[in-house]
Amino acid sequence: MNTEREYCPVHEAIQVLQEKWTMHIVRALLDGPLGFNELGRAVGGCNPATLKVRLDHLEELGILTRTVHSQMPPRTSYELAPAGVDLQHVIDAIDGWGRQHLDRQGAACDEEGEKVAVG
Amino acid sequence: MNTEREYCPVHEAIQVLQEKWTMHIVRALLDGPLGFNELGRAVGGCNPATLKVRLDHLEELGILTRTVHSQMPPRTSYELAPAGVDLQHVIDAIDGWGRQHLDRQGAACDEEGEKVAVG
DNA sequence: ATAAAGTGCTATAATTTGTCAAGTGATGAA
DNA sequence: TTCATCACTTGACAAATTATAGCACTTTAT
Repeated sequence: MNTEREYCPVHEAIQVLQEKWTMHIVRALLDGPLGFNELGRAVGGCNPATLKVRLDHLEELGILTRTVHSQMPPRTSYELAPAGVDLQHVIDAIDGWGRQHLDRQGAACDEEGEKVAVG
Repeated sequence: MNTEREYCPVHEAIQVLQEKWTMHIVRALLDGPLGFNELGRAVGGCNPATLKVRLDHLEELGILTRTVHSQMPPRTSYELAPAGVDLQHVIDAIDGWGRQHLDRQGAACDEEGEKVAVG
């Protein structure tokens, strides 16, 4: 569907970000590098199969980097590349919108250094 | 997956926006109200079944409004509600990021009145 | 009048995508 | 030894998205 009408960076960006889990992954990684399973838990329970696909795609796009620390006892970490760090603005915008239009209670999950008074 | 850990507006917002076509729909509507088929074409060819589901969901969330102008010769228009208009910031952020990190050629689709000097 | 194309949808089936559960080979803790 | 963890892979399955067709009607062209 819509292979490439004229090439539009905004459209492309949306295509990337609307993939399931992608924004959650970026948001989790904004806080610092994580391992595979760690990341899966951080995003709210993404299954390994999908997570692998997303991670590969995001790495391909230069949004994150995969670093293998040890091979035999597998130990890897995923970290945002500069292009990924820049997504902070996008997440911030979503954050702002969400708080304004979706907030029903005292929000209880801040991960980017923004403290929220809950109690 | 992750039914409701603690309720987080950011997480919720991401859940809404990452649904396929949602951001495209918002972006198209940011330019002004559109009809059903018109909108389907504007977002790049979403099929009516999915479009209907998205539109219903977005209406439920108060992001857009559906106005029926005439019933028998069907004529309807979808327009962003205030909560939807506020998503402009999110789209802008994505726009900025996309141009910075995804732009490979002179972009050919600006729909929000923001002219970009490419050369 | 007839045909073709457009309106906003809905129904059905097929494909794509995402999910779960389990397994792999290696290490560390008990 | 057995369980748990790590980073995945595999295969069966469910859910989401898709194409295609159609409805009841208007508009435009012929």
